[in-house]
Amino acid sequence: MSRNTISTAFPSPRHDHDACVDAALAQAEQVCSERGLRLTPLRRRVFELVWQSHQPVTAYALLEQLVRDGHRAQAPTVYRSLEFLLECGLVHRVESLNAFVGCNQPRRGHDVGIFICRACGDVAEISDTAISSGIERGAGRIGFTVESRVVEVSGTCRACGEAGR
Amino acid sequence: MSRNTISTAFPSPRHDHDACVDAALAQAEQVCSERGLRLTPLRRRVFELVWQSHQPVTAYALLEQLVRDGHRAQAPTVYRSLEFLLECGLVHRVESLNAFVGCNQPRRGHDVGIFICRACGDVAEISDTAISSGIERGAGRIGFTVESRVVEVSGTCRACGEAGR
DNA sequence: AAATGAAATGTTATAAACTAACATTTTCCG
DNA sequence: CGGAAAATGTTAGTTTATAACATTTCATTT
Repeated sequence: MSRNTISTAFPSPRHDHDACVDAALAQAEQVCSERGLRLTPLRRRVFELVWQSHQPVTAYALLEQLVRDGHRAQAPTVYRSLEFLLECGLVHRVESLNAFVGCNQPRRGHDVGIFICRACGDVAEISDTAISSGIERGAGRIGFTVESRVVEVSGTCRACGEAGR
Repeated sequence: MSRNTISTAFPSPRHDHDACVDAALAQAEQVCSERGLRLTPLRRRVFELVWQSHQPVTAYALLEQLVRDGHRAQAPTVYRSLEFLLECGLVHRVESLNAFVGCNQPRRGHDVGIFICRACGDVAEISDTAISSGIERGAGRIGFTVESRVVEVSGTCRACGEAGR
């Protein structure tokens, strides 16, 4: 039931990011309550921190921020929250960066592609049937059963491309 | 100029792996000599070790093997050889495993997908226009210029699927 | 063959990313 | 309330990767 979607792809630097975060939080609350999962204050805070930008953040950067908050956290604290958020589909792990980024469509299947701009560091998340069907086709050719996919594309976003010239 | 190719996808456990390695080495020699690059004994040895199976190997596993060889290597030695081999396109880095696997089509562009069997650990490398064109299409929708792609698919290979039932 | 400069490798040390294991606290529910 | 389960705290460790500098090897010119 996947459709092609673009979610908050490379938003302008002037977009209202607070609203962006609020929307994400509201979604997270709802996803969790629908599924009977607990978005505890810690998890909620980690989620907020992940959402502080549209760029992937490392676990240790999150940890630093928690500590700056006054929270005496250690690595496992962060990793556990991230694990929870990953399971809920509220964040993605960016394998090629060892970092994490907020997910803007936690309701859909996670057959997404992540586009990473090398210039500004922002990422866009795209669900495109052409990508998933391409993967399925490739899998079909070798009798492979797909369970999960990592699609991460690096390059230049439109704004940075235009700025570059 | 990419075509759809399957290279040594999930070879039978009975395939002649020595011949497999020999072929890879011959290719490597040729790729390097064509480009005036030096496949030194160390690099050659690392390449061989990567090719000891069709499964991704970690840098530290390679290091251990070098040490077992009697070579008194340290981590940077391995990482430098891997870096060279990656640049030549002779190996791939598997981001989702922090590991490395031999590439069987070093001549083609590296728009490949890596299929990883969770059951046996083997990987297949596939070049499929449907995947790359899907990515290009997604990129086009947001004005993104693609420079490199990571496509890694986890699941079950044919043999393991059949064995499973 | 020696001189030289670049490339490759050796070596030491450290950074960054992640997890296991057990203790404590909080929350849920009967 | 009391007990079990879930979440978080805490300590200590492993795995993965790189920075920085020393030494060696190699290719070329002389």
